[in-house]
Amino acid sequence: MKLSKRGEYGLRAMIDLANWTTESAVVPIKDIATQEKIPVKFLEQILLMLKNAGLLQSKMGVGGGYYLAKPPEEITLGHIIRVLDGPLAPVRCVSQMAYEPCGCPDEETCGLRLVMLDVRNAIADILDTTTLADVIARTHQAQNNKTL
Amino acid sequence: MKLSKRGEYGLRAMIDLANWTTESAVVPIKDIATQEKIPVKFLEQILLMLKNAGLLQSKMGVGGGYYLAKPPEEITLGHIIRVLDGPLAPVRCVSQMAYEPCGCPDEETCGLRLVMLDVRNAIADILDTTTLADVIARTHQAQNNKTL
DNA sequence: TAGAATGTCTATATGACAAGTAGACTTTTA
DNA sequence: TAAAAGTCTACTTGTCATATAGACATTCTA
Repeated sequence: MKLSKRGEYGLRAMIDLANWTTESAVVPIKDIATQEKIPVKFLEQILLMLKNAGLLQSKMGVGGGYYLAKPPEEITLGHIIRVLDGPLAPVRCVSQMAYEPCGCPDEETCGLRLVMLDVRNAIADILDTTTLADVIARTHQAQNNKTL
Repeated sequence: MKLSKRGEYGLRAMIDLANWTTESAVVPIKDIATQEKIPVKFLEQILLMLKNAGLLQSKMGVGGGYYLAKPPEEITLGHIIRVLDGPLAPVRCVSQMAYEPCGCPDEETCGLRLVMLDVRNAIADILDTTTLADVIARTHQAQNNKTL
């Protein structure tokens, strides 16, 4: 039930980019890697995957870098995780994006499957409705609460 | 975010055992393996882990086998999964049973962490309140709905 | 127009872990 | 005492996570 490093790094990088986006800047990989303490070459691959998935855009050459393809309000954590880590579902037979039969005699009446479907939905309900903007808002909110 | 085969097999085996428990029987590994189509030697290890965790008891020798250490109403899916697959939390910095710092500058105000905490809680709320008895009940319920 | 700064792409290394297999050993019963 | 069961440890095999390396393409600027 664990998020991979790739997934975690990708999320952190996207949040980082969302913070820069307010100034509509283009951010080089190196800067993100330094900021988030991620191996540069690993981050390269991650950002490339996110670009190929249409979540990022990039500019080559001097002064180039990455930037969000859409405003932070329109990018969900669920989307990012699915690109980097695959389906959210704990078992394939309840996955929306990558269904596979699990071999139990009757999926329709399998109690375990029904519970796992609840789990999948609980996860997806959170991750598919939480955007990068929401994450940033929660961070600021927590910071304010702390200083009170 | 995926359950391992070990976890899935273990859950299915426990549910199987819970079904036999009504007759307070002792079930040999081979029978469970056949029923659930699980490799016998693999299932051996799984049941042993569950026994060492106190969820199963066993009887050696002819006529021996496994049986639940507690009634099905008292065994949660969360407990089984933790034994076989480790923590439920998607990242360790929100794990109750296996916390580890994640290296972000301030965990208390990390928005990503707060979201992941929600996810962990959503998963745990389901898995730690759903028992083997609940799974069996849902199966029966689904079967009844089907024949209506 | 050269060269430095950037992203792009593919290949490779390494270690951990999942999933499964093997076999010797112990206990119990008939 | 032999057969049927669980116990324990080691091993195999393949896949995947987590990187690392290096050649290449593009863009800017001096």
